[in-house]
Amino acid sequence: MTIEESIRRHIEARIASGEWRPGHRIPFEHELVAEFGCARATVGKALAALTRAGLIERRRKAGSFVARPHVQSAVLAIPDIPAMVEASGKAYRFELRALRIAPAADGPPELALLGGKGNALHLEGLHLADDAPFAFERRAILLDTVPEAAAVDFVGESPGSWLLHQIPWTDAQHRITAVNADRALSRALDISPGLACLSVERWTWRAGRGVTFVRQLFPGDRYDLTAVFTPS
Amino acid sequence: MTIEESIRRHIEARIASGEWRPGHRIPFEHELVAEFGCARATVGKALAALTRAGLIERRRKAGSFVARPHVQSAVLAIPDIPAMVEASGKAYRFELRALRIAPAADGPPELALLGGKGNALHLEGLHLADDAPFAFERRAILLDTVPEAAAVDFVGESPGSWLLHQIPWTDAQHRITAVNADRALSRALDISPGLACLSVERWTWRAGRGVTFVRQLFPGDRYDLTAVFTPS
DNA sequence: CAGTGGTCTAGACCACGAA
DNA sequence: TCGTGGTCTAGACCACTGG
Repeated sequence: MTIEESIRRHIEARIASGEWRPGHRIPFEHELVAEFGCARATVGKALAALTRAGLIERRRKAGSFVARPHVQSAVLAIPDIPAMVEASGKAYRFELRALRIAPAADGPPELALLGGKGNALHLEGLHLADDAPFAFERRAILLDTVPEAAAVDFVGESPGSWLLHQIPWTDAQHRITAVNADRALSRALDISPGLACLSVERWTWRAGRGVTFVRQLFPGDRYDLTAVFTPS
Repeated sequence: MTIEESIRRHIEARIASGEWRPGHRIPFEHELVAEFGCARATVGKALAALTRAGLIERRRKAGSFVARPHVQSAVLAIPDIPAMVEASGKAYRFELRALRIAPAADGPPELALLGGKGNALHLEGLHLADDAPFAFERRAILLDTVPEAAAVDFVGESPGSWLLHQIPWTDAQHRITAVNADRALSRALDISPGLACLSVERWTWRAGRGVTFVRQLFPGDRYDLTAVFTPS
């Protein structure tokens, strides 16, 4: 247990118990220095961590205050599909359904967000768990940014995994919605038409240049996303 | 631009450009100290931030390395519904549909995760935007933890907002799924039966004690969640 | 065993912003 | 104005762990 950690816990406990309500001014740094008998940098590190966690807000000259619980935000884990399938003890396989090279402008409108101008590799495929459909994926990879994708054989290998190992992304944006399975999707996933599916769309950039846009569709009854918020 | 920030950017740029691939050993702290002519604590702060962002991994005696891009994780914003409605310029209203006090054990099975034993306030209601249904919500509030909830008049006020201002939570867990609207839901939201809806479930604790479990259902075509990942 | 990162100290200067 | 937090320095000790 570091000193920093004990300072953090000390404050967290008072906030959690309700002893210090939102808006309450917590002790000044120099008071905590006196209370814990440590250097100011150590107190500062603890308070910085609490600030990052959203538990307190700090204002120069005024002090540090218990934050009013703001808009919920949480850390969402979006595992890649092969890892997810294998974690459940099943055999993963990717089945390529379609592949073509065409101008990015010919792709879905969502591609525009990536800002790509040249050609893109458009592909469709199915993620299988023990040979049963697990998710359907439609993806575009901008060949301006990832020219080597044109030469890759995606039969068997998930394009997401290949990209992940090839092009570390630096920015990503996700959009999560619910959609009814249309006829094509219900056939691909072997589910009844109209079944609610979770749609996860992801835009990926590296150093400001668009890399890929993908839309993955999961049967609503076979998949869910979980997110956890815990301070510090 | 602080020194810490310039060190971070220096390293981020090299990772983003692909110059330093995953697994590459970045300079030792003492080398960066020499390069930037600053104190070791400053370099340490920059590298700690990069570690938190998941861009590098650090091992004692071995050094710091560019992280292999791991399982995707993102920060998901889950705004509370009144704020969301008002942000879109519409008038918010909450319509209470049902309310009863009963043992927590009589509630949905998900309630068990909260670990509550005594009575709970069970309520159902509708979030309205300009008097049009926006989301349906079913909630249980553990009266052991929040006894004052029994006396509140939730007509007009969102119970989520009331709780947020009353009981700052310290831990929360979310589950996001897609479901088809059943008959009751389609009537409540005024949508066609079977329409795909986004279900957001949230468990909330304060200092280890369960506070509330809520399930909110949004028509899939009127709502989506977005999540953003950006390093540092 | 030797060198790394993890933590800490006891100072310092400064910008901001509440009073 | 002047106290606060934000940032930084130049040291120190230590636990861990790779070679």
